[in-house]
Amino acid sequence: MAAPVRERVQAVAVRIGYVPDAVARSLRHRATRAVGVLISDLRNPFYADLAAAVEQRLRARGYHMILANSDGLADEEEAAATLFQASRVAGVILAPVTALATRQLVDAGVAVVEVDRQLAPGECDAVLVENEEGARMATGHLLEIGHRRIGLLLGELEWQTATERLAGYRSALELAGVPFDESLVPRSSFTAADAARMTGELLDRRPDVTAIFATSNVLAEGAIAEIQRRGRRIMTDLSLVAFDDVPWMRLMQPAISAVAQPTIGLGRTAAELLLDRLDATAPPEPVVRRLETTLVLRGSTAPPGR
Amino acid sequence: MAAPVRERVQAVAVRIGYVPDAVARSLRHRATRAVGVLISDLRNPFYADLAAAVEQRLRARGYHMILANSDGLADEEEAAATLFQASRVAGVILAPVTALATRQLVDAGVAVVEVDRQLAPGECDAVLVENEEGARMATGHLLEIGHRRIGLLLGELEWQTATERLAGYRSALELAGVPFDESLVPRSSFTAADAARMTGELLDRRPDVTAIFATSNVLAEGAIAEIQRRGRRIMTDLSLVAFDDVPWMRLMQPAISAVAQPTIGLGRTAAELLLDRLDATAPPEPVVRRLETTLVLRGSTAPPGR
DNA sequence: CTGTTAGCGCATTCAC
DNA sequence: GTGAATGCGCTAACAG
Repeated sequence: MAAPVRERVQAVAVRIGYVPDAVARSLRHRATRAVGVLISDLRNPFYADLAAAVEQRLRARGYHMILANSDGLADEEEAAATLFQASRVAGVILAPVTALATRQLVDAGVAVVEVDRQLAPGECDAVLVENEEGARMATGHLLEIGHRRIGLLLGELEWQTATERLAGYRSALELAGVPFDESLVPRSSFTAADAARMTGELLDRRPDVTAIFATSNVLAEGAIAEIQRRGRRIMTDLSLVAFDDVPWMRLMQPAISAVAQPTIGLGRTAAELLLDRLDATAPPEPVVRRLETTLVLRGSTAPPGR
Repeated sequence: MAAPVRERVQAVAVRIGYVPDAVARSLRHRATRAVGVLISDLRNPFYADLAAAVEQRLRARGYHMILANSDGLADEEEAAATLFQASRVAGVILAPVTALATRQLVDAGVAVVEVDRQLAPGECDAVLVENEEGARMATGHLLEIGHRRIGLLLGELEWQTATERLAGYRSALELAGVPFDESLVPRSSFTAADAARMTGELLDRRPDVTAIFATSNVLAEGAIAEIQRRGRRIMTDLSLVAFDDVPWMRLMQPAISAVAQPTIGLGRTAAELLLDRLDATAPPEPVVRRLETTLVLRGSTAPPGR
């Protein structure tokens, strides 16, 4: 249209504060610029960083994020999946607790990326971390410096992250010729409080453990609290490694050795995989990405016995 | 309608996977169940907890959350406000960086709650924390145990939280008859790295400081890193208090004394204020809530000089 | 190049 | 009680 007309119309639009109705536009286009993001717990820095990275990439490409917490509950996850489906989101990025939600969405024709855990392999894209390799590195390091009785703190055992990290632990033991001892692996837990209790039970049952491998930042938090409560000193009395490095671990004295996850990369990759699929830039078959971890050695791990 | 018919229809709906289109419904109703939430930085546990609390309350009342990060940037905030307005959200909860976004939304007739900071007083609801009182308690405690030269680490000086916390610091000094010394208050900063640098400059310029009050969890992180880097010991050499208690502060040895904010309450209250206003349960005039803080004394604060 | 029209999926209104 | 019509605000496809 003519430039002067265009300008006049624009001016009026601004003056009366006209903003096009995205709802009507979405109905017309049968597509929204919203992406559903479902995580377990926003208060856990791992998921917060993940969500922040996702949001940043979405925003950069003109999408926005509907964020929901599942609290690790299947019911909440189902509800969120239905919400996303009803909202006609362009796609969904989720840390699954069950395969059902993913399946429901995929069946409904919405693009899904599973992140951190994969529960519906072959049905959608997934972005994961090298859990087994990371756990092998951490355990291997402890073995190398002489530890033989290494306690393992695991989260929800049904979760892929837990089983893979357990596999890495076992694999490192096997490589070192150290037999696996079930009594060093307390029953699953989730919260820091649970982890503290588990750590206490472990130390009571097996006072001979010389090192602990906590397989999440939350579990590490609980373990540290309990170790301190008992007046035992990290590194001197007991070595500690964590899976999932978070900023405060660097501040502890001694600083906590940890397997750093590419958390930002996880979120960034998930968002890009999804947006590429929306652009039909992606291949038709599901793509799975495994991102590497890094072992960050700090002061919390030392040879046993003094 | 008749029960058997209803049942048959329901069954078919489930079988073919029919989910009502929320977009069409929203267009028809001229209202959505979405709430825009805009925070500064999801990676900061304070905002993550805030967002988690908001999301929980929204979900409980049948709303969902469009979450955006402003990164403390006015441009991003403007963009988010326009997105929210275009999306015809039921309301907006935001930690403002400028008054403009709030104003734009209020003018457009959308319900707004400012949280953590209030930049458009009288124009919308707000939920804040007793910043001045909290800072007075923290500073007062340091003064009581004998400190006289207390360094103050402040964030963005334009932000209300910073000015109020500064006011609390000054008020405590005044009550104790200690003159305010500008050289103890380095120029504003924001990130942990900035705080570390600021702390270094402060300790160089004023080697006689015996205590530091870091007015956010991020600033405390930077301060601790720098103090450790210099080989100085918290409590023994230098007392430290933080504003905004976060879980890792309890794990430090000595554990960090901090002014605990009711972060979850802040989010919960913001969501409830907003939803009440949508229900027209709220009074017509803006309501402002100030939530109390608590001083949690731990090991990082001790009398100066041994 | 401008103006008109039809329909996205739902819910409300009216007629039956 | 059930069924048909209308319009929410936009845009794509038309006709003028």
